[in-house]
Amino acid sequence: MNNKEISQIFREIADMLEIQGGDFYRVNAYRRAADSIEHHPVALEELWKEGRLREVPRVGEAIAKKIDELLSTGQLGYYEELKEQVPDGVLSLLTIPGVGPKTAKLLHEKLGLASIPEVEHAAREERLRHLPGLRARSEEKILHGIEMLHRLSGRSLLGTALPIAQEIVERLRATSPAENIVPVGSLRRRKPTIGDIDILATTAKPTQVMSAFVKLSQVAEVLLQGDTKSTVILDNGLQVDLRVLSEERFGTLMQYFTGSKEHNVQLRILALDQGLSLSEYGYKKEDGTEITCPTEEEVYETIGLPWIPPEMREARGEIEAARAGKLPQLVTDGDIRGDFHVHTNYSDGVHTIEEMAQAAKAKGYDYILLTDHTRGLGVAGGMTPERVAEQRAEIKWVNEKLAPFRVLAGAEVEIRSNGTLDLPDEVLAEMDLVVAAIHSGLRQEREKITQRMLAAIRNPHVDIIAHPTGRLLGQREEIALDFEAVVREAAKTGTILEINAQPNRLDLDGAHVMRAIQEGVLLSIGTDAHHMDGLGLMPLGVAMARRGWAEAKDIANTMNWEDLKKKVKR
DNA sequence: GCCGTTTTCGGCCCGACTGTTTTCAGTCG
Repeated sequence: MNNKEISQIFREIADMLEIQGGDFYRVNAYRRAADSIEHHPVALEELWKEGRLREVPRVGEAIAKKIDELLSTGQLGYYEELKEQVPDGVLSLLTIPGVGPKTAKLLHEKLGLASIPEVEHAAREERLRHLPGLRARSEEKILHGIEMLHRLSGRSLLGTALPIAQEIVERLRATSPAENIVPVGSLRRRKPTIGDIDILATTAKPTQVMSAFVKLSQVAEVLLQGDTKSTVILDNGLQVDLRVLSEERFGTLMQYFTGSKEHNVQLRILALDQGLSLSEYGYKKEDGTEITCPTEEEVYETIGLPWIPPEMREARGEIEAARAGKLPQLVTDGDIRGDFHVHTNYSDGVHTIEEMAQAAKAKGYDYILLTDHTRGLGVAGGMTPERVAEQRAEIKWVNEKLAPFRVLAGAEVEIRSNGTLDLPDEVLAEMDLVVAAIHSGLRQEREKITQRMLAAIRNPHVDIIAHPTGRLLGQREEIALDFEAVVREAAKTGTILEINAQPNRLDLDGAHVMRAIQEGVLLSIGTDAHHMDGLGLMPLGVAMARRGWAEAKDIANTMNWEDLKKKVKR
C-alpha cells in the first residue's frame, strides 16, 4: 500500500467523522496527518518495517497504530466500522460546492439521498427547500454547485493529466519499439483543463506498439485496438488515444493534432493564399503533387513561417506575429531562478524553512520567497507579528547555513473585506517582499471587490498580488473583479501580479497574462507549495506564462535578487 | 488526535459571507 492510498483512507475517516459531527480538532488531525503522509518523501511501508512511523509529522500514537494495523492486515477495523455508518454515496456529496458535512447528513437522513444524481433530481423537483434550514436559495445554490461539477467532468486538470501522459510516454519508450512519442492536443498546448490525452508515435512495428499500449498497468478498459489508432480508458477515467504513423508525415500530423482548431484554420487559409492545401497528411499543390513534412518546423517553413510554440497556438495573433518576425522569445523552465510563493510550517505548510530551502536549492534555484499565511486566515495557522519575528530569526539562521542561496522573508497577507491588510505596516515594511491575496468575501459585488483589490495594490508595502482572479477550476468561478482596472493600477504602482501554479488555480491564465504584459505589468510565478513536492509545480506556471506570450523579462523570478530589488516598488 | 526551547494537559478555531434567521448555523479558505 503506497502513501497515497494510506492517506486516502485517513482523509475518508476525517470526512466520515465530520459527517457524524465529530470533534473538529480530531477531524482536522486526521486530515493534517493525511496531507503529511501523502507528501512524505519516504514510503510508509519502509518506515513501518523499521518501526519509524512516528517520524512522520502529524502522525502520533493513535494514527501510527492504525497504520500498523493497515499494513499488517491490509485492513483497518476503525475505518470499516465508520464505513458501515456512513454510506459511500453520502461522502461523494461533500464534493458539491456549497454542501458540507451538515447538509450531506441532512440530505441523507431526511430524504435518503446518497449520490449526486439523486440530489440533483430532488433539487429539480424542489424537494430540498422543505428541509429544515434550507429554502429555495439553498436549493439553487446546490444545483449551481452540481452544474459546476458537471462542467469539469469529462475534463481533467492539466496538472493531473500531464504527469500521466509523461509516464505513458516513458513506459512506451521502454516497453515498445515506438519512436518519436509525443503527447499532442490541448495537453501539448498546456490548456488548464484537457478533455482526453492524445499521443502520437512513429514505428515500423505498429502491432507491437499497440499491444504494449493496451497492456499498460493504468489501463482499465480498451475501447479500440488497431494498427493506426487505439483508445483506452485509464483507471482514473481519463481517455487516451494513441496514433501510430509513418515518419514522413509526422510533422503535419503532429501539427494537426496539436491544434487549436482555430489556429489550424488560419494556417490553412494562409497556405491557400500560396496555392497550397494543408491537411494532416501534408501539403498539396494545385497540380496535385504532394509535399510531406517529417517535422513540424517544415510545416511552418513551407509557408514561410518560423515554428510557433504550441502554447501560442490559440489564434490570438500568433500567425500575424510569426509572419512579421515578431514572435516573442518565450520564458522557459530554465529561466526561473526561484519560487515566489512558498508555505512552511509557520502556517499550513508541512515542512520547515530549511527543508523547503534545501529542496529549492536542489532544484538549482537562487532563492525562495516565504509566504506563510497571516493571522486573518486562522484555519491555516496564520502568523501573528510575533510569529513573523520568530520566522525572521529562523530565516537568518538558515541563510547563514545555505549561503549563497537566499530565503526571502515575506508573507501572504489577507486583503480584508474593506481592503486593509491583516498585519500592521511596520511589520510588512521589514519584509523582503509582501504577497497579498483575497481568501474570503469572494462573492462581493464587482465594484466592492475591485475597490478592495485596488486598495491593496496601492498599499506601498504590497509587492505581489497572489492568484488575482481567485478561480478554482471546476469548483469556483473567478471573483467579480474588474481585471482591466487591476492591470492599470498594477502598472501605475509597479505591483507584480502572480501566476499561481497550483493545478486547480493556474491563475492568472494565458489571456490575463497577455493583457498584463501589454500594459507593462511585471508578473511572478509561484507554486503556492505547501510541501517540498509542491515546488515541482513550477512548469505549470511557466506554461501559463508562455500561453500569455511572456518572455523572461516579464517574469520577476527570472531575475537575480539584487536586480529585482531595484525594480520592486518598496 | 497531535504537539511541546514556557506545556505531557490544554490549546488548537479565525473571520467573512450566505441564507436562514430575529440571534444563528453552515460553509469556505
